[in-house]
Amino acid sequence: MRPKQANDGPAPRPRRDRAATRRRLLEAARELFAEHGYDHVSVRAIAARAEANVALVNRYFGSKAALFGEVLAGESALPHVLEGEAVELPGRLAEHVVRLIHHGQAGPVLRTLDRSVGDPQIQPIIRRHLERILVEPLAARLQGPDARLRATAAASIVMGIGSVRRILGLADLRAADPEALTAHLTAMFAAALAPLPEPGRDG
Amino acid sequence: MRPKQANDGPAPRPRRDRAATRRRLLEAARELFAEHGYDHVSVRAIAARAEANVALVNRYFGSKAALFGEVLAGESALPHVLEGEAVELPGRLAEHVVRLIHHGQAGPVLRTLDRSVGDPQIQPIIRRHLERILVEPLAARLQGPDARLRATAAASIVMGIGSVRRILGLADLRAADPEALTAHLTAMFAAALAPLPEPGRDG
Amino acid sequence: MRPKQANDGPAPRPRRDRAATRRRLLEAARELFAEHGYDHVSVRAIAARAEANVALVNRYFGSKAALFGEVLAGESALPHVLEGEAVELPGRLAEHVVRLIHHGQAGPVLRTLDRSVGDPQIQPIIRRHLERILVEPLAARLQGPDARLRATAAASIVMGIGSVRRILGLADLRAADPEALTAHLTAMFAAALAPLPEPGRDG
Amino acid sequence: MRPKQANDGPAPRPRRDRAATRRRLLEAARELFAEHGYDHVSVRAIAARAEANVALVNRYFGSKAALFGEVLAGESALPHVLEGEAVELPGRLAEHVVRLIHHGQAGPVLRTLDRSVGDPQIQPIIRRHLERILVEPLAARLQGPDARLRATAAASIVMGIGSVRRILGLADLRAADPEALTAHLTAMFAAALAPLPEPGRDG
DNA sequence: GATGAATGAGGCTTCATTCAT
DNA sequence: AATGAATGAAGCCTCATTCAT
Repeated sequence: MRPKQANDGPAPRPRRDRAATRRRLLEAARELFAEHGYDHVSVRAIAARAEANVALVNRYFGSKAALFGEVLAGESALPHVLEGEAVELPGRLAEHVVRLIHHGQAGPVLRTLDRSVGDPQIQPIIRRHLERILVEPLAARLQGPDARLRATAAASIVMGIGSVRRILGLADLRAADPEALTAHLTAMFAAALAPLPEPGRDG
Repeated sequence: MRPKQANDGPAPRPRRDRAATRRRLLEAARELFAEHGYDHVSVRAIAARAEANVALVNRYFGSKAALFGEVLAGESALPHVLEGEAVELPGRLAEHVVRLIHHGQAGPVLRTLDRSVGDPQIQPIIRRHLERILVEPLAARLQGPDARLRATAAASIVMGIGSVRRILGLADLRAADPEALTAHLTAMFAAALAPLPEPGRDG
Repeated sequence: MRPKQANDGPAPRPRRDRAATRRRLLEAARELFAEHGYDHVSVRAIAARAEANVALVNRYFGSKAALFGEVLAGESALPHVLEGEAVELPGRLAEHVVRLIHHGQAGPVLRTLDRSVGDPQIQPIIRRHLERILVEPLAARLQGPDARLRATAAASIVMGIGSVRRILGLADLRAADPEALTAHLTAMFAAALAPLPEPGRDG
Repeated sequence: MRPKQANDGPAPRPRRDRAATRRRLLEAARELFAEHGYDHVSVRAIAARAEANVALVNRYFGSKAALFGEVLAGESALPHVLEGEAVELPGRLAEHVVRLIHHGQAGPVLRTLDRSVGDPQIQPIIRRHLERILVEPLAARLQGPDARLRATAAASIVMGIGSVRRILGLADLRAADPEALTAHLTAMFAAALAPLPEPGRDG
């Protein structure tokens, strides 16, 4: 009956804890942005989910867009995937994608990018983070020329699969045999990351 | 004295021509959606560009979302690309993408998808059209099993490159030699469209 | 019981009349700005007084600030005062001020300037209008050099008396004999509008 | 690690010094009110400038408006000007104004009045202080009848010049020869402070 | 049938103040 | 006594849509 704060919630959270409130807001934003994209999430919704006052979003983060930036900055887009040898990258990218398809959702960052990718308001933020957490780490692990271009190609596959999966649903993707799908995607990523053929030879 | 619409403008278009007005609205919507995405285009902007009354959007199309659907239904996402032999598909897809990068923009449908892909309001519409104009035509040209899955993989690349290109800009992509890039993309599309390996053999 | 629109109001105004609604909004703004100053008037208050929807303020005028500008542009600050011979200007300015003190309020423009003079948000608007409706017309009627400076001096008296009268109330000013007060103010305005002494003679 | 307040800052001011904190708040308010006017200064800005806690504004002064009152009460509006013989008052007022125009800004009190003169929230406060620090001291130095009225007239010039100068800028005023301008303003103040003509003689 | 005025909801942000710590 | 987190209201503006003309 008391509209706020159930008595028996998990650990009746301490009021007046700036750090904790900030954390709750950030977490709420992470979830909502991942689910609905940047501009279909209102700051009121974020505050409500965090059980905090709306004004605190602005007090703590400055603006909705800055909060969005902090969400993106918070974690890696592809945790544990970009580490290791370049030769194993295609396989690990593929495994990551398949894991997402079969065992739950993409990480919040990837889903957020996915959902918000078309929004011109936050284009600079998206761009910065896409570079920093996807293209640059990938490129850093590639040998040879055109590293950035090849990293961009792989990033395109990641982003594209994310979008398409979300739009079309998981049915088709899940229907495939996981191992076969992994092999297929490995081939795609390998093609994306392969060195470009030398130009001008037979053009 | 007549504040609007001088009588003697160029080609004094007939007032009260339902079909023509409808067409102009559709064309205006096509252009604006392609440039700004679904929900950063207001119906007022559409009506203004079409020099038509705002309320006609609703009268003719029912709603903004329905108008969006009609825009998508209007034309192919990849004109002239999906025709021809399956074996040539990777090359033609790659050429199409490279052409877009080097000579102007994507077609309106693709740009519209690109811009609006994250918007939950129109998810069903996007889904329906993505199937109809991208996945199904592609799948129809593929031999063997998993046609839909392989088509989806190629569609993912198309969509992903669109998103990434718009976010990161064209600099990197344009820096590459066009023919080498075409070859690279051809390999990526070929990998996407290739038959899946038979599962369970060496897993 | 119908929350809006009493049955017996004066001339049950026609609904759906853009020009009339616009006029009502402008008039409401004129009154409220004159009474409370620019930023203590909310667009909601203006709309409420005009019995119109809030959004119409923005639709018709673009913004609150633009509406404010239109209010200022609407009428002269000193109607019928700035016309006539320069030699009579001090007297007419004084008579105008005394008239205001004894028979009602200043015109809305002057009161609006008065109230809003300290607001940095609309400084450019205030400046433009103060120039256009007060300083320039005055200067145009002055002979000799320093016309603008002398006009500014007279304008300062007008503005200053407005402010002080509003702050301190009318009691003191009304206690004085109107004719004596007029003569006094005439002398002040004459001093303000008089040519400056030639400089550098005995400096 | 300590995000705030390094231990070794310049003059590690004692925390918990009520009197000093109060003083700093007052000084910060003085400066900010003078520059931006009453209601474009937030209590947060005052507290930040004073490096004090926001809530102390309310604790020490009761409210923002009361703090504003205390600022006005703090010092004379026209220091060193209102002292001396009545016959010299016009000249000293003029010199003061010209000094302000040519060598820097008005004192904080005058600028504060200037900026905040239109704000109805603090009208009573403004009124009280305008009387106490401007009109009454002036009137006290005048001989003859109508002292208050004449003082009010002079105060109007001071206030009006302040407003106009801030709105229109200093260009025109500074273009004039300082001595000629002083003489001009002296004449204006003399007219304002002169005894009123006896009424009823030739009306 | 067509027009466009009007609507009501919702968007983000900022503020002075209160209250638990 | 002092802190600063939290509050609730209010600010302007934009939008898709409806309805009287």
